Amino acid sequence: MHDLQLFRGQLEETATRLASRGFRLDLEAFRGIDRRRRDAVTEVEKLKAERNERSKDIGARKKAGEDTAELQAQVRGIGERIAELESGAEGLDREFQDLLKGIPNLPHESVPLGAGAEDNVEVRREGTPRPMDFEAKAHWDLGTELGILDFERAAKVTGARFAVYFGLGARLERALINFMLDTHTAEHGYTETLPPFLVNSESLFGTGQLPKFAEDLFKCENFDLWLAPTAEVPVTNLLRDETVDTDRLPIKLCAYTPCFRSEAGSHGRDVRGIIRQHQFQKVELVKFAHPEQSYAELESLTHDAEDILRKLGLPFRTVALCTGDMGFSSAKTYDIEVWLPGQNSFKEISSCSNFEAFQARRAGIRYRGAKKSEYMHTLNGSGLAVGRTWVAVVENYQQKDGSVIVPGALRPYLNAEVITRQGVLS
RNA sequence: GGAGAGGUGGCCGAGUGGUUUAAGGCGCACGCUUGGAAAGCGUGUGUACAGGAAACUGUACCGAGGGUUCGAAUCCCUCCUUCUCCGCCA
Repeated sequence: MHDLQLFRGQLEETATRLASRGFRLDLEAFRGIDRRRRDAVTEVEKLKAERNERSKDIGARKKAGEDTAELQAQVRGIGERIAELESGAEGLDREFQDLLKGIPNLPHESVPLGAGAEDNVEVRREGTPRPMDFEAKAHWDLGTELGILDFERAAKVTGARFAVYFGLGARLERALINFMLDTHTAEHGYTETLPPFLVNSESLFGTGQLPKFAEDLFKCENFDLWLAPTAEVPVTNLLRDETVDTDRLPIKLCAYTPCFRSEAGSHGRDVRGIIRQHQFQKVELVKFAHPEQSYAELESLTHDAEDILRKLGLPFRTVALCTGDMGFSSAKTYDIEVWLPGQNSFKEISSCSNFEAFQARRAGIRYRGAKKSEYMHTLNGSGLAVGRTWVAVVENYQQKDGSVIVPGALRPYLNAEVITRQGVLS
């Protein structure tokens, strides 16, 4: 959410910057409703001031033993007038707030201009794909043939876009989680956090998923609880409505959680394999930073996420998302894309964003500034999406016979050097 | 699930219908005092919105939402949450 004063003060410039990310702000409508709302509020407040004053007078007169029946009747009339006007004022205010809540964040000046993914800018590329003297298979074939991955039984138990892992397949997922958490805590200075996997509406509003993107989420019936679509939601909201001393910044947390997404609107995309599932595992990096430091923190956070791929020997590239391709709440985003030989392309495996004060303002996350408390900046990034890392390991380290070499960094966790056919249920 | 007790500013804590403009304390900031510091003394110390060039003023906020009243931190209702005991449970 935006700072109303700032927003109003630089309306034209703001509209231009929003247009660069494809959002059209209707200036006429904005000014109109803002004006009407302020007029209505002013009128109601005037009446309330009068009522307060006269009520106080009644109190004083009663104490002096006077008869105040007539005065009370007059003030009751004011009260009725207030009730009439107030509902109108509240309606206008709600309308205005809804308009404001629906406006995406402003892109940082360093974000490349563009309309869609084709305008994103590659900022670096590391690692080279392992040479293969055979045709690379996709993970869905490798996984099912190895007996470590099963889509049909998952569909029976739950439905489409779910998977079951067996044996070393399941263990590989767990190994990756532990490897990522160990690396981020021991080497990158993050504090391990295990948050709830269900979150309430207020938390989802704080990080920006609600009210606009409810259809992307799973909701519990009869409860104000939703399955978290990313650990960003529970972890960022840990500091909701709190004010933190400046010298404690930056606060760096990492968390493993399952993530649940309805994937409404992505029918037909990534239908095969585990690239796009309703449930996936993720290790998330979250930072709370001083506004002056947040862009340096974004660079290091992105580097921390890339580090997992470096250690696993997986080729990747990092792209700066253009204005038209960024998420609703983000001011700047880097996507990290890993090389997948089975698809012969790079695939997003992490998205690292600086939200500046956009989430902090919605969630009331502050630090104690020089004079008064100010909104801090929040950042987060996947470090990494575990399911997609699983895919990357399996596809990049596959051998001609269909087995998978375990990268050195994972061997202590997996207790195996190569994944061969398990054949437990198939 | 049952019974009981709570939720008040950055923190502690008073406050059961009307100068509460939320007492008092701690903390913090500034000033006085001091060779310097501490102590002491004094002043100030929330958020949001509205009005105003500004100083400043108004409105709302005492867990949340409704209600009663001329007037609600205070009375009533619903919900959330914390603690204690009991029951159930991994």
